[in-house]
Amino acid sequence: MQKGSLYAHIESKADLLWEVARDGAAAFHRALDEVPDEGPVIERIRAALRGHLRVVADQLDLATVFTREWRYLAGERRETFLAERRRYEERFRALFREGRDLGELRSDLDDSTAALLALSAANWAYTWLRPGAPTDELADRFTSLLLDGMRGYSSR
Amino acid sequence: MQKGSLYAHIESKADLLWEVARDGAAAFHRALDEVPDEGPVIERIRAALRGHLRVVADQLDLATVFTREWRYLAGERRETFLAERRRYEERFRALFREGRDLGELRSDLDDSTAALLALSAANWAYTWLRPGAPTDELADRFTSLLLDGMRGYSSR
DNA sequence: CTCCCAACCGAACGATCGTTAGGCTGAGTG
DNA sequence: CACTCAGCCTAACGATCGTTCGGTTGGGAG
Repeated sequence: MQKGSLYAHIESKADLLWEVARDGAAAFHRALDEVPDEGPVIERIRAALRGHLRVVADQLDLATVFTREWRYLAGERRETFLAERRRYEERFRALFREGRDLGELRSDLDDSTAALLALSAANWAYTWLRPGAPTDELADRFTSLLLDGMRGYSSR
Repeated sequence: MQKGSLYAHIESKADLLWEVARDGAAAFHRALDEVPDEGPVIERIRAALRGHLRVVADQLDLATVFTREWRYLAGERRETFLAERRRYEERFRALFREGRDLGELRSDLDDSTAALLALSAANWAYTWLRPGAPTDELADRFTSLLLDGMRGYSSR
C-alpha cells in the first residue's frame, strides 16, 4: 500500500496514533482483566506479568505505542491517555499492596518500588522481544526472581 | 543557536549520533569501572546499579542514545556499538555469575535472567527519571528487592 | 589599529514527510 | 448488463528536515 492510500482509512497521522494508543491501552487493561481477583496474590502477580508480556509479544506495535510513542500525543488526548496509563500502573501496584496486606508478601514491602521494578522489566521487553516469542516462561522466571530474590533459597 | 550553525562543529547528523553513542557507551562503562572487583558481590551489584542510574540522571541525553536512539546507527557503526552494549550487559551478568559461584547468591540463580531484570529496571529509568534526581536511594531499593525478593523477610 | 579566527546567523538547496485529489480496478448488486 | 463502492495507485502540494555557504560578530594576538 502506498502512503497516500492510507488516508482512505484515517483522518490524519495524529488520529491514527490516537487510535493505536487507545487500542494499546485497551489491550493491556484487557490482559489485566483476565487476572482473577481472588486466590493467592502470588499467582495473580504471575498471571499479570504473563498477560503483559503476551501483549508485548503478540501485538508489538500496540505495545510500542503504549510504552513509548504515546508521548507524541498532543493536548487533551495526551492527558486522557496518561490517565489510562496511570490507572494501569495503579492496578499493578494494588496487587503488591494486597499481597503485603494479606500477609503473602513481606510486611515492609514498598508497593511502589515493587510495581516500578516489575513494570520496568515488563515495559523494557518491547525493545527486544520479537513477535511470537514464547513469553510465559520468561514471565515466570521474572516472577520467581521478584518473589524470592537472588539471595537464599526458594521456599517453593 | 540556529540549526545551520551546528555544522561548524559536526560533519553530519549521523556523525553526531555516532559521537554521542560512543560517549554514552563510555559513560556507562566508566561507571562500571568504578565498581571494585573485590569485596562482597552484593555490594558490587549495589554499586553497579547506583552507577548506572547516576549516568541516567546526570547525563540523560547520553543515556537516551545509549538505550534507544542507537538503533538509528547504520552499518558498521551499529555493529561496533552493539558489541560495546553486549559487553556492558556481559559485565553485569558476570557480577551475578560470580555471586552465585562464590555462594553469595542462590546456587540455582539464572544469571542471564537476573541481569536482564536488573538492566531492564536500570534502562527503563531513562523514560521517567528527571535530570538531577537523587538516584542512589532508588538504586538501593532496587538492589534490596532484587536480592531479598518480595516474599519472606530480609536477612539483613 | 589591524588582522585573525572561532562561533553564530540567515538564506537557500534538495529530499523527505503528511496530506489531498483524481483515477483505476475488481468484486458484488439490481 | 449497468452501476456502485471499497480499496488501492499516482501525482502533486506545502511544510519540515538535513545540509551548504557566504556574511556578520566579538574577542584576542601581533
